[in-house]
Amino acid sequence: MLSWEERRSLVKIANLYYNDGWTQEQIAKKLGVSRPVISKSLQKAREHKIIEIFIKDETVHTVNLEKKLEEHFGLEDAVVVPISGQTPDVVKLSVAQAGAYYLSKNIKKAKKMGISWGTTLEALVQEYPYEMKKNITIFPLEGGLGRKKVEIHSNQLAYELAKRLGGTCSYLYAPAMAESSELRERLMKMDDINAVLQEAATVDIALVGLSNPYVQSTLEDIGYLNQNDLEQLRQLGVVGDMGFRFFDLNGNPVNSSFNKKVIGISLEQLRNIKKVIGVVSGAHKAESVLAALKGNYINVLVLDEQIATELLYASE
Amino acid sequence: MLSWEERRSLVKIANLYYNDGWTQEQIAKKLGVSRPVISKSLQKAREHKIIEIFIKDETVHTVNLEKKLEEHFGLEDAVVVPISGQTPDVVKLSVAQAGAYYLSKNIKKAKKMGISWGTTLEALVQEYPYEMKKNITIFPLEGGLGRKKVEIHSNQLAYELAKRLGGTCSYLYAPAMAESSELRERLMKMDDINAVLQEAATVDIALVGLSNPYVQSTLEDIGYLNQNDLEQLRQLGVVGDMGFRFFDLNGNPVNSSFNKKVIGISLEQLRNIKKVIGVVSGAHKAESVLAALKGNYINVLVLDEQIATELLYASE
DNA sequence: AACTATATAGAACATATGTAAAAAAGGAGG
DNA sequence: CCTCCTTTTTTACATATGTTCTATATAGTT
Repeated sequence: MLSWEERRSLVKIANLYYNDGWTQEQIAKKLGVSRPVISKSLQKAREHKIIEIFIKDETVHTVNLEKKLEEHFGLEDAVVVPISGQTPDVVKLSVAQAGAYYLSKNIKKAKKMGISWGTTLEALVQEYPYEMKKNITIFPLEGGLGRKKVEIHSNQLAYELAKRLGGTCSYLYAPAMAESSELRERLMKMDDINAVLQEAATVDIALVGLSNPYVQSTLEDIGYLNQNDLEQLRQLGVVGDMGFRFFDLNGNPVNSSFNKKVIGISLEQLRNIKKVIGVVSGAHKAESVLAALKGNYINVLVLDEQIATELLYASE
Repeated sequence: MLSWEERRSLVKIANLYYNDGWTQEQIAKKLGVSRPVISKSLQKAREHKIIEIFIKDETVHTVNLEKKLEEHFGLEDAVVVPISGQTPDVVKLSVAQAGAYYLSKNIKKAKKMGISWGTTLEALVQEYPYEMKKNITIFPLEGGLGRKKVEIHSNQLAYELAKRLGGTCSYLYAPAMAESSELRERLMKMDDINAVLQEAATVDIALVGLSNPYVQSTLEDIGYLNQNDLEQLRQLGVVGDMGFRFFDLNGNPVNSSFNKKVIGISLEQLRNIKKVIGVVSGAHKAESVLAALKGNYINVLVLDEQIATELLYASE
């Protein structure tokens, strides 16, 4: 316990230092002591909570969540977007914007970049500013998905993003899912396809979405998965996918019948990319994200407050 | 005004620096920028009051005053803020900070909280840190006061505080003072209004300001009381008010013509709330506070040294 | 597309702060 | 009154921070 005398002195020093902006040297001179005494007094005042430093901003909460996510899952970066009572659509847009911002700040040195597919990434690309950074090539990470909703296909997103960056893009002229494993094999032997996939596996940055195939899934929406398929996936223990590659609770690849038909990079390959940025919105995806994190596929996560909270809660 | 991204980044840096004790160098490395950027960010954060340094200035003198106030008026707690030669504005801010600090340390178990109106409470709310304590609801204790100075209205303060606590709030969609007692009756019969007032009367904690209607009164400033009104109040022996409820020297409610027009909780109801925290600054309010204490409306008092001294002197 | 104006980041320097070890001061026991 | 021990202060050094000036990037304009 400090004496009142000492307390008074600490308060005085703290005031001169923090409120009046004096240097420790000046304070020392005024009080006729050496500078280290002032330095130590200030430390003591902090220890005894005579000086308290508050960080006061609405973003404090989400920034704390970010830090916890980074520590807990060994992420390079996490960006948590506040939901503040907004509808899922608005939140999704905010997440996309935050993703676009993050990307634009971190794309500097990248020469090659890959992009997956989906509605979240589509929104991200649309939000991306035109900034004419030459010398970048964007690669699609999977093939196309038929004629519906072309604007969310990997190829299309690669093209749009390249346009905004002033760079170029490659196309993967193949379906994301071949009709048979045999057809896939044949397509994979084609140079145009093979070369692009090889390159896609060696990008500096990959931008991916994540999905939960069972809830509000775009794959189901566009007719790629029917109830039977879903039942099959469920039986195999699938909890999520990234670019048609399904994984289980622990993030291990699940060898479904789809797996042999998919034309796109594998989970293994994805894991080897230095910087994989996952962009996710919607609480129903929490379980899928958790599994992907366990599988170590993701280095950077851009997500909404709600998923962030659930991830941390689930992994207590 | 700073963008969301920038504020987020400043908060992140401030957190690492002030809470986690990282050096600027370490932070710079982590974020991939040069050290001066961090130095400048911290300066910016200080300028924008994202970082606030609070010096808890308690001396023998103020602690003694607190103890005496507690004993003499049977208070649960008293917090006396030293004036140390500061201007009234600075003192008011210190009182508001102390109030915010006290509240944040004592709000833990509260599920429902009420808040009155006024410039002191506004400052308190602005000083309150964002801390995301879910499961609390804030209720306004009175209606609104016209179009002027909306930021000090009970409704607005309830909203702002709820935002900082991560909780929810109710609104009282009614004027603080109806044009006639007849209109008041009709409004009071409306479910939306009635229900909120009912709830407001059962909060765990109420945060109130006190005023002296005759000196530097905000009520007069915003045109709610004119000279005639004041004369009338004087004749009735009014020495202060809390939330438009006027009381006399002994703290007894005064049945002025206003009383029947006010939409807000009554002094009786206020007295029944377990923990009523009064936050007051400015010597001219000493008499009003004394009366309120006599009326037993207040359990905790946060005030400046000067009022504290006068209260004790007056009640020797 | 080229230019200018404006902002921003980084390198290098200047200053301020933190800390270990030596010196001095204070205090207790002989 | 001295000696030894403890505590505090100071000196000198190591680090960390703030600042200026230059280089670079960005935005706006013709």
